[in-house]
Amino acid sequence: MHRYRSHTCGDLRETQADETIRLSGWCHRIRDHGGVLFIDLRDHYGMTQCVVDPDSAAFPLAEKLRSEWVVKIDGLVRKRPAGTENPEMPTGLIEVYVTEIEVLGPAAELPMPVFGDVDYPEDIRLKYRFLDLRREKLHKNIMLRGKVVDSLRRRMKEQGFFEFQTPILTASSPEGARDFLVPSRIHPGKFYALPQAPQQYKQLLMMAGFDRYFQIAPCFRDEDPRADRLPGEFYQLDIEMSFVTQEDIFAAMEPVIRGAFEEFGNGQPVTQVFPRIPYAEAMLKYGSDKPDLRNPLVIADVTDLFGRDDVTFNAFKNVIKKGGVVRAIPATGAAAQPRSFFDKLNDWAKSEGAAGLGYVIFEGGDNGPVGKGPIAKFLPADVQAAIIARADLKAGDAVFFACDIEEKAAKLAGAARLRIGHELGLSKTGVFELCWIVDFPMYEWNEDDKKVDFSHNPFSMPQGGLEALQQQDPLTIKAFQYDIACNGYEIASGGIRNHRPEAMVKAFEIAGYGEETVVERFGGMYRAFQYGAPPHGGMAAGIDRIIMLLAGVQNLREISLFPMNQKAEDLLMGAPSEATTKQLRELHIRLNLPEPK
RNA sequence: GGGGGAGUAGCUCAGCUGGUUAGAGCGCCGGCCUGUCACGCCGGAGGUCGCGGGUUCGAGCCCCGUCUCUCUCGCCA
Repeated sequence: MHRYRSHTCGDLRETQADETIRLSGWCHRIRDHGGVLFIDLRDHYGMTQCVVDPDSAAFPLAEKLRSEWVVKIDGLVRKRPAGTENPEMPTGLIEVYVTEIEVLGPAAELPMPVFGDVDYPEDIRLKYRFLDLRREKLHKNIMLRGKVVDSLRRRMKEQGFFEFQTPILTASSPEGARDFLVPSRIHPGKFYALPQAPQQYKQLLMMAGFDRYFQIAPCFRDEDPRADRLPGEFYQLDIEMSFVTQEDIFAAMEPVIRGAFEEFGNGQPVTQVFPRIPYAEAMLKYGSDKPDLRNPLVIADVTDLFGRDDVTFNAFKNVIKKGGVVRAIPATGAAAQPRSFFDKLNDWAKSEGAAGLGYVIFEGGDNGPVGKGPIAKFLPADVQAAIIARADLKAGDAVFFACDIEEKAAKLAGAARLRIGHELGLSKTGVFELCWIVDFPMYEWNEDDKKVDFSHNPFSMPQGGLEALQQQDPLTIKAFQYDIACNGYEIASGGIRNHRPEAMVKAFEIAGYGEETVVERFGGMYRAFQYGAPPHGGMAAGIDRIIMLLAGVQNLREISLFPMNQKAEDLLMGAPSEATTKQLRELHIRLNLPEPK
């Protein structure tokens, strides 16, 4: 007999009845009836009911066991007495009559239970992550994560991609998020940075002729966390390919992403052909570059209607005169909603920093729908008809208006669209709606610094190449730059890279960086571009977010083994922690701490 | 860094208009219980009502300050 177990806690069935066996595991739940005592013994593989009664030599010890003690039990498998079978459990037809118990690892009183599904505060869950991970839900999510990663690897390898490891200690890169820095002992005053992504390395691999790269790559960014953004580190399925156009990347990636969703989505429908939505269209129709297509509402532009001379709604007109726009968000069936529905949305808009959300309710009239509500009287019948046509409305619907400068109006309309869809229960559930967002702008205007900035990725190839950079208004140049969105989350992002040094220099020049900056900051890559660079491109998919969607949870901490909390602290390991004086001295670092408050 | 919400037993929460000794469920400890699987029954321990100040005859409750947690915006090429 093996020292610890002959079977796992998920193994035993009726066929093993009358066998003498040995199990080891955790005491999940103990039910002591005085004369007979049940222990649900749990391990990674399952749970088995063990029974002890006073006839057993193990009885005195069994009475002392508590939740989560780790024990080894010897016993006899037997069919459960008729009527006591538990069809909910895979092992529910049998039980183990215990003859001997050995305590392998007693447990102190638990700060949080493993049994049951009781919500516990996240700081306790993180501090005792090992207990939380024993729980069925988290345990299952982590196993799902492993399976998804396996599947992604297999799908990439099947397409001829090869997995590479790139350095973790690298150089700080300008642009992008804040870097995590690692001080150099050997080079006083110098620092390594943890990679925000293996972006330059994967491009260098293409210059090195490897043709098809992928990696399950850890990425490090020192930015403030969100529910859909882990603090500190996260993983990407990172890929890069040589001699490809955007179409080749789509053809390579779409089946991988779709396949993973189909394989692990519990049969939920998955978009078969990802629609391609230009960035500008997404911002207009959905007010977002990561639209949730489960929501059927489509935003429409009605600026020209509110700008007409016979429309006298000055609150909007004044904004339009200053270059603002008006976006109409349909609210299907909302005419039946109480007044509070409209007031609440308006209050919400104000809390978001907007002036408010105008609205019109359309009720059935003799000659078609008739507008009601505070601003309806400013809108002549033919304008109302035009709004109805443009926002796809009918009697019984309502429409909200967001009016501001284009960027803000689009954002507010997008948020309102989600809120209205949610409140009215219009969105589909139980589906994965995926799409490509394409034609991202190469640059955007930075109002704070009054300059042109890269809007997405400085390494992207502008559509039109060097010529476009030389001749076009930078703010009208589109890039070969694309995302994949799923149910309102950005789950992947990529681009065709700018592999011509002269175009790269020009691209950076437009954003205000001279050639010397390019040489200094991207020296390795810039050098590589001089010596035969193949056209190449790729993308990176957020593995954590994909698994979050597949697991059906709202928070990345539910699918990560040892996540940090919202303040980027690891409560289990106690990171970050102070360094010793000796460590600091070796690193040539003197602390300059903020005044304690 | 800005905004919203919340801090009462180990956990989840109740606590009325400011009024006697601050409660419940779960968990924990003890007792009883031979077929449970959220076992049941009886009993017990466990509280600086986040902290500091104020108003009041009297504060868990009202006011001011502060700390912590949480969501959100900024940020995220």
